[in-house]
Amino acid sequence: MAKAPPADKRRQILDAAVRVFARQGFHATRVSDIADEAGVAYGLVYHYFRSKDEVLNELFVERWSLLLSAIEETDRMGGSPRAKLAAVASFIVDSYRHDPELMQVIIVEVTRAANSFGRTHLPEIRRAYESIANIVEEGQRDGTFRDDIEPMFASMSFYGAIEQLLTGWIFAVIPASDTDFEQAKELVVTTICDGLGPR
Amino acid sequence: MAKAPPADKRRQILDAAVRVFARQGFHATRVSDIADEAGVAYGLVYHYFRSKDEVLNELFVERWSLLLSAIEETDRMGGSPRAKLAAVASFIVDSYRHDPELMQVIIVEVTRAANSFGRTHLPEIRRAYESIANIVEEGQRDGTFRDDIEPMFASMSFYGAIEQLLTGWIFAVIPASDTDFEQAKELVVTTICDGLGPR
DNA sequence: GAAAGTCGATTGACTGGTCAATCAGCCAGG
DNA sequence: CCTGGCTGATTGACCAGTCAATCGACTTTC
Repeated sequence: MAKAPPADKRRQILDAAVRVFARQGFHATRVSDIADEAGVAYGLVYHYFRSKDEVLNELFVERWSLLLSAIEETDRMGGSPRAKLAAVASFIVDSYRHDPELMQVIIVEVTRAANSFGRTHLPEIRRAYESIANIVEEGQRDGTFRDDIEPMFASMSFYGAIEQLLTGWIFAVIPASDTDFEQAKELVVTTICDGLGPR
Repeated sequence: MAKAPPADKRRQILDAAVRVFARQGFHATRVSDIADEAGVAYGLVYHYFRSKDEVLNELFVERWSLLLSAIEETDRMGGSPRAKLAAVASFIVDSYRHDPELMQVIIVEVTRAANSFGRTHLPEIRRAYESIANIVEEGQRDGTFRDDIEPMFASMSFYGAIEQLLTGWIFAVIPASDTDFEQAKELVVTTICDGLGPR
């Protein structure tokens, strides 16, 4: 008889953590909440992770590395700078659509947490900004973007606009239908690119 | 003789709280840190505020109401939608330039803290988005902005771009000279408005 | 082939330290 | 001498992380 599936408790704990962090926020969740949600004993969390922090770190690193690869892969694939930015926006929005709770946790608890995890993961976060800035720079070199703007500034604006839209969805401040997601992707690219176009 | 200045301990506590919150983050600061920084007894904090939360709330409400008035006043004053957006961007950036620590605290601990104070103050935060959306809508009515974009989406992108630039300064990811501040204001307005212009 | 041994996974009661909030009283100015 | 701004030691709750014990699957030994 086939061995029973090992019920991968580690994964179970990570998935439960996403749900609980999204619901209550990192600071407000007790380790026992994670264990309960995962249907697992308290101590097991510490068997797989050194600390509560490490659970969040793991979630962030897992997801962010995907984002980084996606951006860098997009850049390597070629195409117009504008198309590249569109691909990046699309990837981020779709990440949210696919797993809103995970993206919420990453944005709220890491990316925007300047005093805790944000500082810890600054290098990786920064790398995303820089990759986007690279795309902008390429557009400036080939003349599709005006070249009197610091690429890093443009990158931050672009990324910030996207993140704020996600935040709007998280807070339910703006509507979140499939059309809205698609419209949002387009809005961001249109505003940034046409705004960057030579006069 | 004039009455000795009452040394306004309440103000002293608020100002100290800004510094400490900015340095360590809200969660990591103990009430005793605030008292020490203010040069005041521990208990006095509780004489003026019901709780540690209320200190942060007070800081936020004080500043945010200024921002709201500024936006709404700008709107009332007239001028092109583009000029209005420029004024809003300018006000926010200058707020940061004038008191970076306070703006850092407000952004990091409230505006972007979806799980704690962000939820509490959602109505006020939302009101800012809506005021900006109003300006966009006006531009759509008078034909300076394309009208196929949800004003609320444009507003979120605009505000998000600005906030991300502030975050860049907070994290020291992007340079922060006077020229940089001015350039940033312009960048945001240019990208958003020209991107919103009719094709 | 069964008894003993091994080892990682799993359990959950417990502890140590941290801090927000309280409160009983102090003191200076009127 | 009385009032209210002011003091700071104390308390009580809370919770991350520890640890000793159990489990169960698999191996070794006789």
